[in-house]
Amino acid sequence: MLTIAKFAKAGGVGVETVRFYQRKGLLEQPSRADGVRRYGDEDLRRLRFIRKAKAAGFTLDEIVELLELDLCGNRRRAHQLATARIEVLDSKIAELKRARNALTRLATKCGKGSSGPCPILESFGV
Amino acid sequence: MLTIAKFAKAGGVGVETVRFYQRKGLLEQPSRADGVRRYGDEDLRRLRFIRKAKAAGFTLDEIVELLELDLCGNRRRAHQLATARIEVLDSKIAELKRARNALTRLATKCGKGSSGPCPILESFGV
DNA sequence: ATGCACTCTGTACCACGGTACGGAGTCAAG
DNA sequence: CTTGACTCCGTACCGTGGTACAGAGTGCAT
Repeated sequence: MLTIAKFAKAGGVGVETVRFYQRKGLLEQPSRADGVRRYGDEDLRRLRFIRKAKAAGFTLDEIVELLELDLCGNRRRAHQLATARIEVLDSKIAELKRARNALTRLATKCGKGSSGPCPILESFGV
Repeated sequence: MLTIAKFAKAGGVGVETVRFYQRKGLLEQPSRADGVRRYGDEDLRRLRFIRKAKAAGFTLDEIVELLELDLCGNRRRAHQLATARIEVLDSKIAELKRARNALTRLATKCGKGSSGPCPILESFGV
C-alpha cells in the first residue's frame, strides 16, 4: 500500500493533484489505517484510467461518469459520451484550422516584399 | 464621439468588455470631457482590430503587441508573431486530432457487437 | 419632480484544472 | 535530540477572458 507521494509518482501526477481528484470524486477516499492515506492497485488503475481519459480529451466531469461506467460496463453510454466528445473535438479543430489558414495567408503575403503597409496589421485595420 | 454603450455596440462587444480592455491596456484611456468616456473613430478602429486579431487566434497579450506594431508598422515583428501563432495553432490542432482519432477508433469498435468488455472503457484500464 | 437610461468606480465571481502555502503532526535516521 | 522527509487539513491563488453586481451620480424626457 502506497503513501500519497509514491502513489502520485506512480500515476504521473503531483501530490496536490491526487488530493484534488479526491475532492472532485475522481478518486475514492482511500483507507486510512493510521490516519494516512494508503493506496492499492485498484486506486492506481483508476488514476491511470483518469490520465488516459484526459489524454483523450475528456473533461474531469466526463471522467467521473466514465469511471462509473467502467464499474458497471455500460457500453451504450460510453459510446454516447465518446461520440459527443468527438463532435466537440471536431468543431474545435475546425475553428483552429480557420484561424491558422487565415494567418498563414497573411504571413505569406507579409513575407514577400516589404513595400507598402504590412498585410497582417492592415488586415486587422478597418 | 460615442459614449461607452454605443461604442461597445459598434464594436460588437459588451460595455464591461470595453472597460476590461481598458484595464488591460488594449484600449487607451479615452478623453473625458465631462467625466464620461468618449470614443472616436480611432478608438473604434482599434476595437475592431482587436476583434479581428482575436478571431485569428491571438491572445490578448499578443494583441497588445500587435497594436503597438500597428502604430509603428513593424512588419518583421508582425511576421514573427504570426509565425509563432501558427506554430501554436498547429500543435494544438495536432493534439486534438490525436485525441479525436484515438476516440474514433474506440467508438467504432464499441459500435459493432456488444459482447465482451467495452473497448473504450477497456482501453483506459491498465 | 419623478422615472428611466445611462454613466462611474470597485470588487467579486464564473469555468477549468490544478498549484501553493501555512501550520501542525508523525516518523526514522544520524 | 534534532533534522529532514513526509503527512494532514483548509484555504487561497494561478491564468484566461471576461461577466455581474452594488451603490452613487448625471442627464433628459414626461
